[in-house]
Amino acid sequence: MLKEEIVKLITAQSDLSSDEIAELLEKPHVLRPAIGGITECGNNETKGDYALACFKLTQKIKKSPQAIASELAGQLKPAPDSLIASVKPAGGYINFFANPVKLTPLILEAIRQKGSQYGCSESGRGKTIVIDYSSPNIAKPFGIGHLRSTVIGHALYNIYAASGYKCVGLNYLGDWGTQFGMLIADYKRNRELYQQLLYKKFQFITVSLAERYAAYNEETKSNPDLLDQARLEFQKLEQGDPENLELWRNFKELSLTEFQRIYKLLGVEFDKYSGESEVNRDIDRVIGEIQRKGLSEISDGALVVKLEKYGMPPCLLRKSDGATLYAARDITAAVQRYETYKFHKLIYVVGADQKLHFRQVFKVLDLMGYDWAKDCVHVDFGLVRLSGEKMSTRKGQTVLLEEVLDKTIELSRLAMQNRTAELKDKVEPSKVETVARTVGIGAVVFNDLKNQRIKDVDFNWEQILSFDGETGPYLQYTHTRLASLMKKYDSSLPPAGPGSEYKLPEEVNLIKQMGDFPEIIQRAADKYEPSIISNYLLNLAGSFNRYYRYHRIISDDAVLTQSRITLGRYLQQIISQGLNLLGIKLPEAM
RNA sequence: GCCCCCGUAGCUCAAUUGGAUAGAGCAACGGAUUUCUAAUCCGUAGGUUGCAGGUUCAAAUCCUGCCGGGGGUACCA
Repeated sequence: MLKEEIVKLITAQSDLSSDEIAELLEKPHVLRPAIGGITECGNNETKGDYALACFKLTQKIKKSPQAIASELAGQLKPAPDSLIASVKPAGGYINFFANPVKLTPLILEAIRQKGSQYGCSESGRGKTIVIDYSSPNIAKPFGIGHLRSTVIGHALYNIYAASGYKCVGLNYLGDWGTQFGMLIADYKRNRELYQQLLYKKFQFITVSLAERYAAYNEETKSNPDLLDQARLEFQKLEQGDPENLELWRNFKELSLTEFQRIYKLLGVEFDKYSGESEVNRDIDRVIGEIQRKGLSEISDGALVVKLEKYGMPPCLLRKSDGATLYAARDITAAVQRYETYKFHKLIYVVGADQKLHFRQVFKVLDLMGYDWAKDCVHVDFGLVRLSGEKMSTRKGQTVLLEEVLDKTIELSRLAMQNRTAELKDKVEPSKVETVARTVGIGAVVFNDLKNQRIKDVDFNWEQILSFDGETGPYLQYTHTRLASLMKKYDSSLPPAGPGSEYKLPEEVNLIKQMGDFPEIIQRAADKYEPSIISNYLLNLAGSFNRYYRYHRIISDDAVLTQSRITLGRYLQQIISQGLNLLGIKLPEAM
């Protein structure tokens, strides 16, 4: 709102031509002063809430940027009741200072009015966004690597929903392909072993399956025949061989139950489970369409779409033995999804190692003449590495998610037990277990959402087991302190109206930060980047914790107490909303 | 070989997308609790933004070339 008023002021009062204004405002550089905690603002006092760089204008007006800034600043005289308190030149910049007495009530009123909808928008109304996330491979364990797709996708789902989109969360299971050929071939030479694994309710069933898969895969190196056998079995599966189909169903069902247990733990849900096997009914139709449109050819016995013109290797649809490849399945799935949802966007939350694959798939869709191909987005993320090496289920090298969760949950339980007697009774004994889970899981989820998606992460036990500083528990703790304040406050007093004054710079700064929330959600949505919200929350919580250390919220001064309680209540709400968007739950106390 | 990412404090990352003196957390060291939750807060130290050029009023950010790390590159997903 301050921004709009600045633009208005410049338009109305400067003697610049409309061109020149356009030039100036083309990209208004927004600078937020970093008012650091309790210390005096120091150097930052010279920086405004918004600043405008005048350098571009030197090409149109033959003057130094300093001269332009100071002349322009001289022309701008905000009205006494304006949100803008003052306009000051500084070097080649013009700084705009907000009038806190005007601005803060406006922000607080907006939060009050919108309540738990604060920051949400209607920009996506009537549009559907389909998000394909998590999408684990059946018969592979749910590793720490799979968590990224799951939590990033889940967060994006929430973020788009908050922007008014209708979201469809799709868990597209990797339940088809040569890996099943391997398992089936392995099963057939090793039946007794599998009887034990599959029918004795073994706890980590997919781990056992994964071990067999890795072992088989390893053996193919010394014995290439095994690879052929696996291909043969998969081919039979595609042709509907009853025994193979039955085996496949068993493998699938067993791992699915296990995945669902994990999703429940994480609080992640999907609107629809589908799988590669489900595209089978349309795959011949779509491959036929590609052929009819003259896009494909036979090369070395395989059916491919050549893409050299676009600087890519060929996209393989069918192996020389006739079995389909996953590019064909992904293309078919995209077609099905468009037919079903007429999506505004189709988002794939899949690791960066599949970049080329999606470029190929999207290009083929484009060549098929589908203009919605441009609405398909691969939201990629960096790989999780284990002591420098890529995790690979093919090599049987992963860290299991449940193993990580067990440790973080245990750690948060310990943190509660190790506290002073006085703090200990903050959490009722009967709730310790629930709180430990919420905090432990929150730590793991936040750890995966705090950095830009694209960064590779080296899995690090020390880091994930730290609950200090920029972590999920830090945010949960900040929220807990606020909640505790609200509980303590005798709410028989009416909440303070937005008219009350906030005199401390820390308070004004906090309110300004709260005012940024809607824009933050917007940016996170535009860039498919949950970490924008994570970083925002960390800054917001940091500002509060610094403030809270030095200022009492509840005091004898009733008016002051009301104002600060109001501030705290809204802050609590925003932190809660933010964590909600990230898919992180809040403990009642901790 | 070719293509695509990444390189910022000892470690993990920010930097409002080309703007003012590059900021946080962790780890280290020192401090704060008769006071609303110390899973908190304050302070100290830590930088030639991988290297070299270029573009311009201005570069961590853009362009070129190196160096280092990672990923992908025809019948795995």
